Amino acid sequence: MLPVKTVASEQSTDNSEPSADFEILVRGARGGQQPQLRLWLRMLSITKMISQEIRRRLRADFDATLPQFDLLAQLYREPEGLRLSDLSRRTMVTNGNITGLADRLEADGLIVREMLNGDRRVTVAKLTRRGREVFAAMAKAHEGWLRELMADVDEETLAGGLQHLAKIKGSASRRLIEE
Amino acid sequence: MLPVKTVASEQSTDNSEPSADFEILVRGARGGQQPQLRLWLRMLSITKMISQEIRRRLRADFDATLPQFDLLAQLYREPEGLRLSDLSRRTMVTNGNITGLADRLEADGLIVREMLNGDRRVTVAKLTRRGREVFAAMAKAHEGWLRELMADVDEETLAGGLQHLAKIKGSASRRLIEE
DNA sequence: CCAAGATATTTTAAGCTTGAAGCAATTGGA
DNA sequence: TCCAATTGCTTCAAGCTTAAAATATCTTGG
Repeated sequence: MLPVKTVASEQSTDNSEPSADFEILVRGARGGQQPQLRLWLRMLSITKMISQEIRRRLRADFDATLPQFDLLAQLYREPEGLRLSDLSRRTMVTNGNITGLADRLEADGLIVREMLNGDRRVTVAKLTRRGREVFAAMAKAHEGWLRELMADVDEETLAGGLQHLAKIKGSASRRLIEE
Repeated sequence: MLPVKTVASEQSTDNSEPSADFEILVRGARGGQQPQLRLWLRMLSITKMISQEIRRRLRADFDATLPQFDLLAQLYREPEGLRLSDLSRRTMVTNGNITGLADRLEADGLIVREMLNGDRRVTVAKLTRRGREVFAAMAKAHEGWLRELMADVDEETLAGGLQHLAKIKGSASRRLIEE
Protein backbone atom coordinates (compact mmCIF):
# COMPACT_ATOMS: atom_id res chain seq x y z
CA MET A 1 0.00 0.00 0.00
CA LEU A 2 1.21 3.46 -0.78
CA PRO A 3 1.20 6.01 1.98
CA VAL A 4 -1.87 8.16 1.59
CA LYS A 5 -1.70 11.88 2.09
CA THR A 6 -5.29 12.81 1.38
CA VAL A 7 -7.08 11.97 4.56
CA ALA A 8 -10.78 12.74 4.40
CA SER A 9 -12.49 13.90 7.52
CA GLU A 10 -14.69 10.93 8.47
CA GLN A 11 -17.73 10.87 10.59
CA SER A 12 -18.74 7.29 9.94
CA THR A 13 -22.48 7.77 9.50
CA ASP A 14 -23.17 4.31 10.75
CA ASN A 15 -26.66 3.14 9.88
CA SER A 16 -25.85 -0.49 10.50
CA GLU A 17 -28.62 -2.62 9.10
CA PRO A 18 -26.60 -5.71 8.24
CA SER A 19 -27.13 -6.28 4.55
CA ALA A 20 -26.92 -9.46 2.57
CA ASP A 21 -24.65 -8.44 -0.28
CA PHE A 22 -21.97 -5.92 -0.88
CA GLU A 23 -23.98 -3.53 -2.92
CA ILE A 24 -23.95 -1.06 -0.12
CA LEU A 25 -20.23 -0.58 -0.05
CA VAL A 26 -19.33 3.05 0.10
CA ARG A 27 -22.84 4.26 0.63
CA GLY A 28 -23.47 5.21 4.18
CA ALA A 29 -20.15 6.99 4.32
CA ARG A 30 -22.01 9.98 2.93
CA GLY A 31 -25.69 10.42 2.25
CA GLY A 32 -26.14 7.22 0.25
CA GLN A 33 -26.36 8.76 -3.21
CA GLN A 34 -24.39 8.49 -6.36
CA PRO A 35 -26.55 6.74 -8.94
CA GLN A 36 -23.45 5.87 -10.97
CA LEU A 37 -21.95 4.11 -8.03
CA ARG A 38 -25.15 2.31 -7.20
CA LEU A 39 -25.57 1.15 -10.75
CA TRP A 40 -22.00 -0.04 -10.88
CA LEU A 41 -22.17 -1.95 -7.64
CA ARG A 42 -25.39 -3.59 -8.61
CA MET A 43 -23.99 -4.66 -11.94
CA LEU A 44 -20.91 -5.96 -10.23
CA SER A 45 -22.81 -8.02 -7.74
CA ILE A 46 -25.03 -9.53 -10.42
CA THR A 47 -22.16 -10.54 -12.63
CA LYS A 48 -20.29 -11.94 -9.68
CA MET A 49 -23.31 -13.94 -8.62
CA ILE A 50 -24.11 -15.31 -12.06
CA SER A 51 -20.49 -15.88 -13.03
CA GLN A 52 -19.97 -17.97 -9.96
CA GLU A 53 -22.89 -20.16 -10.85
CA ILE A 54 -21.84 -20.54 -14.47
CA ARG A 55 -18.33 -21.32 -13.36
CA ARG A 56 -19.62 -23.91 -10.95
CA ARG A 57 -21.72 -25.61 -13.58
CA LEU A 58 -19.02 -25.53 -16.22
CA ARG A 59 -16.76 -27.27 -13.79
CA ALA A 60 -19.34 -29.80 -12.67
CA ASP A 61 -20.65 -30.67 -16.12
CA PHE A 62 -17.59 -30.20 -18.32
CA ASP A 63 -14.64 -29.83 -16.00
CA ALA A 64 -13.87 -26.56 -17.76
CA THR A 65 -13.35 -23.01 -16.56
CA LEU A 66 -15.06 -19.82 -17.67
CA PRO A 67 -11.95 -18.36 -19.34
CA GLN A 68 -11.53 -21.61 -21.23
CA PHE A 69 -15.12 -21.41 -22.35
CA ASP A 70 -14.61 -17.85 -23.54
CA LEU A 71 -11.55 -18.75 -25.49
CA LEU A 72 -13.22 -21.72 -27.15
CA ALA A 73 -16.21 -19.56 -27.99
CA GLN A 74 -14.01 -17.19 -29.93
CA LEU A 75 -12.40 -20.00 -31.87
CA TYR A 76 -15.73 -21.63 -32.58
CA ARG A 77 -16.76 -18.74 -34.76
CA GLU A 78 -13.49 -18.70 -36.64
CA PRO A 79 -12.87 -21.93 -38.51
CA GLU A 80 -9.61 -20.50 -39.78
CA GLY A 81 -8.42 -20.03 -36.21
CA LEU A 82 -7.12 -16.91 -34.55
CA ARG A 83 -3.71 -15.67 -33.60
CA LEU A 84 -3.08 -15.60 -29.89
CA SER A 85 -2.97 -11.83 -29.83
CA ASP A 86 -6.44 -11.71 -31.37
CA LEU A 87 -7.68 -14.09 -28.74
CA SER A 88 -6.18 -11.84 -26.12
CA ARG A 89 -7.96 -8.80 -27.49
CA ARG A 90 -11.28 -10.52 -27.95
CA THR A 91 -11.43 -12.24 -24.62
CA MET A 92 -10.04 -9.18 -22.83
CA VAL A 93 -7.44 -11.39 -21.28
CA THR A 94 -3.78 -10.42 -21.19
CA ASN A 95 -1.36 -12.03 -23.56
CA GLY A 96 0.54 -13.81 -20.87
CA ASN A 97 -2.63 -15.37 -19.70
CA ILE A 98 -3.58 -16.62 -23.13
CA THR A 99 -0.36 -18.58 -23.27
CA GLY A 100 -1.23 -20.64 -20.22
CA LEU A 101 -4.86 -21.00 -21.20
CA ALA A 102 -3.85 -22.25 -24.63
CA ASP A 103 -1.31 -24.61 -23.08
CA ARG A 104 -3.99 -26.29 -21.04
CA LEU A 105 -6.54 -26.44 -23.82
CA GLU A 106 -3.94 -27.86 -26.14
CA ALA A 107 -2.99 -30.46 -23.57
CA ASP A 108 -6.66 -31.36 -23.34
CA GLY A 109 -6.79 -31.80 -27.08
CA LEU A 110 -9.38 -29.10 -27.67
CA ILE A 111 -7.21 -26.74 -29.67
CA VAL A 112 -4.03 -26.89 -31.70
CA ARG A 113 -1.41 -24.26 -32.21
CA GLU A 114 -0.01 -23.87 -35.69
CA MET A 115 3.01 -21.75 -36.41
CA LEU A 116 2.54 -21.75 -40.14
CA ASN A 117 2.19 -18.18 -41.44
CA GLY A 118 4.90 -16.37 -43.30
CA ASP A 119 5.54 -14.52 -40.07
CA ARG A 120 7.36 -16.79 -37.69
CA ARG A 121 6.30 -14.76 -34.66
CA VAL A 122 2.63 -15.51 -34.89
CA THR A 123 0.86 -18.60 -33.69
CA VAL A 124 -2.62 -19.46 -34.82
CA ALA A 125 -4.88 -21.44 -32.54
CA LYS A 126 -7.83 -23.38 -33.85
CA LEU A 127 -10.30 -25.89 -32.51
CA THR A 128 -9.74 -29.56 -33.04
CA ARG A 129 -12.69 -31.70 -34.06
CA ARG A 130 -13.08 -32.69 -30.47
CA GLY A 131 -12.81 -29.06 -29.43
CA ARG A 132 -15.71 -28.18 -31.70
CA GLU A 133 -17.79 -31.00 -30.32
CA VAL A 134 -17.07 -30.19 -26.73
CA PHE A 135 -17.71 -26.50 -27.18
CA ALA A 136 -20.99 -27.10 -28.99
CA ALA A 137 -22.21 -29.04 -25.98
CA MET A 138 -21.00 -26.41 -23.57
CA ALA A 139 -22.60 -23.59 -25.51
CA LYS A 140 -25.91 -25.38 -25.57
CA ALA A 141 -25.85 -25.89 -21.83
CA HIS A 142 -24.64 -22.35 -21.19
CA GLU A 143 -27.48 -20.90 -23.20
CA GLY A 144 -29.95 -22.92 -21.17
CA TRP A 145 -28.46 -21.86 -17.88
CA LEU A 146 -28.88 -18.23 -18.77
CA ARG A 147 -32.44 -18.65 -19.86
CA GLU A 148 -33.02 -20.42 -16.60
CA LEU A 149 -31.37 -17.79 -14.43
CA MET A 150 -33.23 -15.01 -16.18
CA ALA A 151 -36.43 -16.98 -16.41
CA ASP A 152 -38.63 -14.37 -14.83
CA VAL A 153 -37.13 -11.34 -16.47
CA ASP A 154 -39.77 -10.00 -18.80
CA GLU A 155 -39.27 -9.06 -22.43
CA GLU A 156 -39.37 -5.38 -21.71
CA THR A 157 -36.65 -5.59 -19.11
CA LEU A 158 -34.44 -7.63 -21.40
CA ALA A 159 -34.86 -5.13 -24.20
CA GLY A 160 -34.56 -2.09 -21.96
CA GLY A 161 -31.58 -3.51 -20.17
CA LEU A 162 -29.80 -4.13 -23.43
CA GLN A 163 -30.39 -0.53 -24.43
CA HIS A 164 -29.22 0.90 -21.17
CA LEU A 165 -26.18 -1.28 -21.01
CA ALA A 166 -25.27 -0.22 -24.51
CA LYS A 167 -25.25 3.40 -23.40
CA ILE A 168 -23.18 2.63 -20.36
CA LYS A 169 -20.76 0.65 -22.40
CA GLY A 170 -20.53 3.49 -24.86
CA SER A 171 -19.76 6.01 -22.16
CA ALA A 172 -17.10 3.87 -20.54
CA SER A 173 -15.57 2.92 -23.86
CA ARG A 174 -15.20 6.52 -24.88
CA ARG A 175 -13.37 7.36 -21.65
CA LEU A 176 -11.12 4.36 -21.87
CA ILE A 177 -10.17 4.43 -25.50
CA GLU A 178 -10.32 8.22 -25.08
CA GLU A 179 -11.67 8.84 -28.53
CA MET B 1 -12.03 -31.84 -19.52
CA LEU B 2 -14.64 -34.50 -19.16
CA PRO B 3 -15.43 -36.62 -22.18
CA VAL B 4 -18.56 -35.24 -23.78
CA LYS B 5 -21.20 -37.56 -25.08
CA THR B 6 -23.70 -35.06 -26.39
CA VAL B 7 -22.29 -34.04 -29.71
CA ALA B 8 -24.37 -31.44 -31.48
CA SER B 9 -24.53 -31.52 -35.24
CA GLU B 10 -22.61 -28.35 -36.24
CA GLN B 11 -22.74 -26.46 -39.45
CA SER B 12 -20.57 -23.53 -38.43
CA THR B 13 -22.59 -20.66 -39.86
CA ASP B 14 -19.55 -18.53 -40.37
CA ASN B 15 -20.38 -14.88 -40.85
CA SER B 16 -16.90 -13.66 -40.11
CA GLU B 17 -16.98 -9.94 -39.61
CA PRO B 18 -14.14 -9.62 -37.09
CA SER B 19 -15.61 -7.98 -34.03
CA ALA B 20 -13.95 -5.84 -31.43
CA ASP B 21 -15.15 -7.49 -28.24
CA PHE B 22 -16.32 -10.88 -27.16
CA GLU B 23 -19.96 -10.06 -26.92
CA ILE B 24 -20.68 -12.15 -29.95
CA LEU B 25 -19.58 -15.41 -28.46
CA VAL B 26 -22.08 -18.11 -29.10
CA ARG B 27 -24.18 -16.11 -31.49
CA GLY B 28 -23.59 -17.05 -35.05
CA ALA B 29 -23.66 -20.72 -34.08
CA ARG B 30 -27.40 -20.46 -34.44
CA GLY B 31 -29.58 -17.58 -35.60
CA GLY B 32 -28.03 -14.92 -33.37
CA GLN B 33 -30.85 -14.61 -30.88
CA GLN B 34 -31.32 -15.24 -27.21
CA PRO B 35 -31.90 -11.88 -25.55
CA GLN B 36 -30.93 -13.38 -22.19
CA LEU B 37 -27.60 -14.40 -23.58
CA ARG B 38 -27.05 -11.09 -25.27
CA LEU B 39 -27.87 -9.20 -22.13
CA TRP B 40 -25.57 -11.39 -20.09
CA LEU B 41 -22.64 -11.08 -22.45
CA ARG B 42 -23.03 -7.36 -22.63
CA MET B 43 -23.11 -7.03 -18.88
CA LEU B 44 -20.10 -9.25 -18.62
CA SER B 45 -18.06 -7.25 -21.07
CA ILE B 46 -18.92 -3.97 -19.38
CA THR B 47 -17.98 -5.17 -15.94
CA LYS B 48 -14.80 -6.67 -17.26
CA MET B 49 -13.90 -3.44 -19.00
CA ILE B 50 -14.66 -1.17 -16.07
CA SER B 51 -13.21 -3.52 -13.46
CA GLN B 52 -9.96 -3.61 -15.31
CA GLU B 53 -9.76 0.14 -15.30
CA ILE B 54 -10.67 0.45 -11.62
CA ARG B 55 -8.16 -2.25 -10.81
CA ARG B 56 -5.50 -0.42 -12.77
CA ARG B 57 -6.15 2.86 -11.00
CA LEU B 58 -6.36 1.31 -7.56
CA ARG B 59 -2.99 -0.19 -8.19
CA ALA B 60 -1.46 2.96 -9.62
CA ASP B 61 -2.84 5.36 -7.03
CA PHE B 62 -3.01 3.23 -3.90
CA ASP B 63 -1.08 0.07 -4.65
CA ALA B 64 -4.19 -1.85 -3.66
CA THR B 65 -6.28 -4.48 -5.38
CA LEU B 66 -10.01 -4.55 -6.04
CA PRO B 67 -10.71 -7.39 -3.59
CA GLN B 68 -8.80 -5.52 -0.94
CA PHE B 69 -10.88 -2.45 -1.64
CA ASP B 70 -14.06 -4.48 -1.32
CA LEU B 71 -13.01 -5.95 1.95
CA LEU B 72 -12.04 -2.59 3.38
CA ALA B 73 -15.34 -1.15 2.20
CA GLN B 74 -17.25 -3.68 4.24
CA LEU B 75 -15.25 -2.98 7.35
CA TYR B 76 -15.55 0.76 6.88
CA ARG B 77 -19.27 0.59 7.54
CA GLU B 78 -18.87 -1.59 10.59
CA PRO B 79 -16.91 0.15 13.31
CA GLU B 80 -17.33 -2.92 15.48
CA GLY B 81 -15.61 -5.04 12.87
CA LEU B 82 -16.84 -8.19 11.20
CA ARG B 83 -16.05 -11.83 11.60
CA LEU B 84 -14.19 -13.30 8.70
CA SER B 85 -17.11 -15.47 7.70
CA ASP B 86 -19.30 -12.36 7.43
CA LEU B 87 -16.69 -10.75 5.25
CA SER B 88 -16.70 -13.82 3.09
CA ARG B 89 -20.45 -13.70 2.65
CA ARG B 90 -20.61 -9.99 2.01
CA THR B 91 -17.78 -9.78 -0.43
CA MET B 92 -18.84 -13.01 -2.14
CA VAL B 93 -15.36 -14.30 -1.70
CA THR B 94 -14.63 -17.77 -0.40
CA ASN B 95 -13.47 -18.26 3.12
CA GLY B 96 -10.07 -19.52 2.14
CA ASN B 97 -9.57 -16.42 0.11
CA ILE B 98 -10.50 -14.09 2.95
CA THR B 99 -7.72 -15.56 5.03
CA GLY B 100 -5.04 -14.54 2.57
CA LEU B 101 -6.64 -11.19 1.87
CA ALA B 102 -6.79 -10.45 5.59
CA ASP B 103 -3.19 -11.59 6.01
CA ARG B 104 -2.01 -9.07 3.48
CA LEU B 105 -4.16 -6.23 4.77
CA GLU B 106 -3.03 -6.97 8.29
CA ALA B 107 0.60 -6.99 7.20
CA ASP B 108 -0.04 -3.59 5.59
CA GLY B 109 -1.41 -2.32 8.86
CA LEU B 110 -4.87 -1.54 7.51
CA ILE B 111 -6.81 -4.05 9.57
CA VAL B 112 -6.36 -6.01 12.77
CA ARG B 113 -7.66 -9.42 13.70
CA GLU B 114 -8.99 -9.87 17.18
CA MET B 115 -9.80 -13.26 18.57
CA LEU B 116 -11.68 -11.97 21.56
CA ASN B 117 -15.28 -13.26 21.60
CA GLY B 118 -16.54 -15.96 23.90
CA ASP B 119 -16.31 -18.27 20.93
CA ARG B 120 -12.69 -19.10 20.38
CA ARG B 121 -13.28 -20.11 16.75
CA VAL B 122 -14.27 -16.69 15.51
CA THR B 123 -11.95 -13.91 14.47
CA VAL B 124 -13.15 -10.36 14.11
CA ALA B 125 -11.44 -8.07 11.67
CA LYS B 126 -11.63 -4.30 11.97
CA LEU B 127 -10.00 -1.31 10.38
CA THR B 128 -7.08 0.37 12.05
CA ARG B 129 -6.99 4.14 12.15
CA ARG B 130 -4.71 4.07 9.16
CA GLY B 131 -7.06 1.62 7.46
CA ARG B 132 -9.93 4.05 7.86
CA GLU B 133 -7.87 6.90 6.48
CA VAL B 134 -6.60 4.95 3.52
CA PHE B 135 -10.02 3.60 2.67
CA ALA B 136 -11.65 7.01 2.88
CA ALA B 137 -9.22 8.26 0.28
CA MET B 138 -9.75 5.26 -1.94
CA ALA B 139 -13.52 5.51 -1.73
CA LYS B 140 -13.41 9.16 -2.70
CA ALA B 141 -11.28 8.41 -5.74
CA HIS B 142 -13.34 5.38 -6.65
CA GLU B 143 -16.52 7.40 -6.61
CA GLY B 144 -14.98 9.94 -8.92
CA TRP B 145 -13.75 7.33 -11.34
CA LEU B 146 -17.22 5.95 -11.73
CA ARG B 147 -18.77 9.32 -12.28
CA GLU B 148 -16.11 9.89 -14.87
CA LEU B 149 -16.59 6.59 -16.67
CA MET B 150 -20.33 7.05 -16.73
CA ALA B 151 -20.12 10.73 -17.47
CA ASP B 152 -22.36 10.67 -20.48
CA VAL B 153 -24.94 8.27 -19.20
CA ASP B 154 -28.11 10.29 -18.75
CA GLU B 155 -30.29 10.33 -15.65
CA GLU B 156 -32.96 8.23 -17.27
CA THR B 157 -30.54 5.48 -18.22
CA LEU B 158 -29.08 5.41 -14.73
CA ALA B 159 -32.50 5.11 -13.17
CA GLY B 160 -33.81 2.67 -15.76
CA GLY B 161 -30.70 0.58 -15.56
CA LEU B 162 -30.99 0.33 -11.81
CA GLN B 163 -34.56 -0.87 -12.15
CA HIS B 164 -33.78 -3.43 -14.78
CA LEU B 165 -30.77 -4.74 -12.99
CA ALA B 166 -32.85 -5.13 -9.86
CA LYS B 167 -35.23 -7.38 -11.74
CA ILE B 168 -32.45 -9.43 -13.21
CA LYS B 169 -30.81 -9.76 -9.85
CA GLY B 170 -34.12 -10.83 -8.39
CA SER B 171 -34.60 -13.50 -11.01
CA ALA B 172 -31.13 -14.92 -10.66
CA SER B 173 -31.25 -14.75 -6.87
CA ARG B 174 -34.45 -16.73 -6.75
CA ARG B 175 -32.97 -19.49 -8.90
CA LEU B 176 -29.77 -19.62 -6.94
CA ILE B 177 -31.07 -19.48 -3.41
CA GLU B 178 -33.97 -21.52 -4.80
CA GLU B 179 -36.62 -19.92 -2.66
C1' DC C 1 22.18 -2.99 -45.83
C1' DC C 2 21.17 -2.47 -41.17
C1' DA C 3 20.19 -0.67 -36.75
C1' DA C 4 16.17 1.10 -34.27
C1' DG C 5 11.68 0.34 -33.37
C1' DA C 6 7.55 -2.30 -33.53
C1' DT C 7 5.10 -6.92 -32.98
C1' DA C 8 4.05 -11.53 -31.19
C1' DT C 9 4.56 -14.63 -27.76
C1' DT C 10 6.46 -16.46 -23.43
C1' DT C 11 8.17 -16.08 -18.81
C1' DT C 12 8.00 -14.38 -14.15
C1' DA C 13 6.44 -12.71 -9.66
C1' DA C 14 2.74 -11.46 -6.84
C1' DG C 15 -1.80 -11.94 -5.86
C1' DC C 16 -6.71 -13.64 -6.50
C1' DT C 17 -9.95 -17.67 -6.87
C1' DT C 18 -12.15 -21.94 -6.06
C1' DG C 19 -13.28 -26.35 -4.01
C1' DA C 20 -11.78 -29.58 -0.93
C1' DA C 21 -9.50 -31.19 2.99
C1' DG C 22 -7.90 -30.33 7.76
C1' DC C 23 -8.35 -28.65 12.64
C1' DA C 24 -10.29 -26.50 16.39
C1' DA C 25 -14.09 -25.25 19.11
C1' DT C 26 -18.92 -25.50 20.03
C1' DT C 27 -23.60 -27.44 20.09
C1' DG C 28 -27.17 -30.58 20.44
C1' DG C 29 -29.46 -34.75 20.92
C1' DA C 30 -29.44 -39.56 22.72
C1' DT D 1 -22.63 -36.93 29.78
C1' DC D 2 -20.58 -37.35 25.55
C1' DC D 3 -19.92 -37.92 20.90
C1' DA D 4 -21.60 -36.68 16.28
C1' DA D 5 -22.61 -32.95 13.57
C1' DT D 6 -21.80 -28.17 12.81
C1' DT D 7 -19.29 -23.97 12.55
C1' DG D 8 -15.18 -20.95 11.79
C1' DC D 9 -10.98 -20.54 10.05
C1' DT D 10 -6.74 -22.14 7.60
C1' DT D 11 -4.23 -24.83 4.30
C1' DC D 12 -3.65 -26.80 -0.16
C1' DA D 13 -3.44 -27.60 -5.17
C1' DA D 14 -4.69 -26.02 -9.51
C1' DG D 15 -5.72 -22.43 -12.22
C1' DC D 16 -6.61 -17.43 -13.47
C1' DT D 17 -4.86 -12.55 -13.55
C1' DT D 18 -1.94 -8.66 -14.27
C1' DA D 19 2.07 -5.92 -15.29
C1' DA D 20 6.55 -6.12 -16.57
C1' DA D 21 10.60 -8.17 -18.46
C1' DA D 22 12.62 -11.34 -21.81
C1' DT D 23 12.90 -13.40 -26.67
C1' DA D 24 12.40 -13.68 -31.15
C1' DT D 25 11.06 -11.93 -35.35
C1' DC D 26 9.71 -8.65 -38.58
C1' DT D 27 9.80 -3.76 -40.71
C1' DT D 28 11.56 0.52 -42.02
C1' DG D 29 13.98 4.67 -42.65
C1' DG D 30 18.70 6.24 -43.53
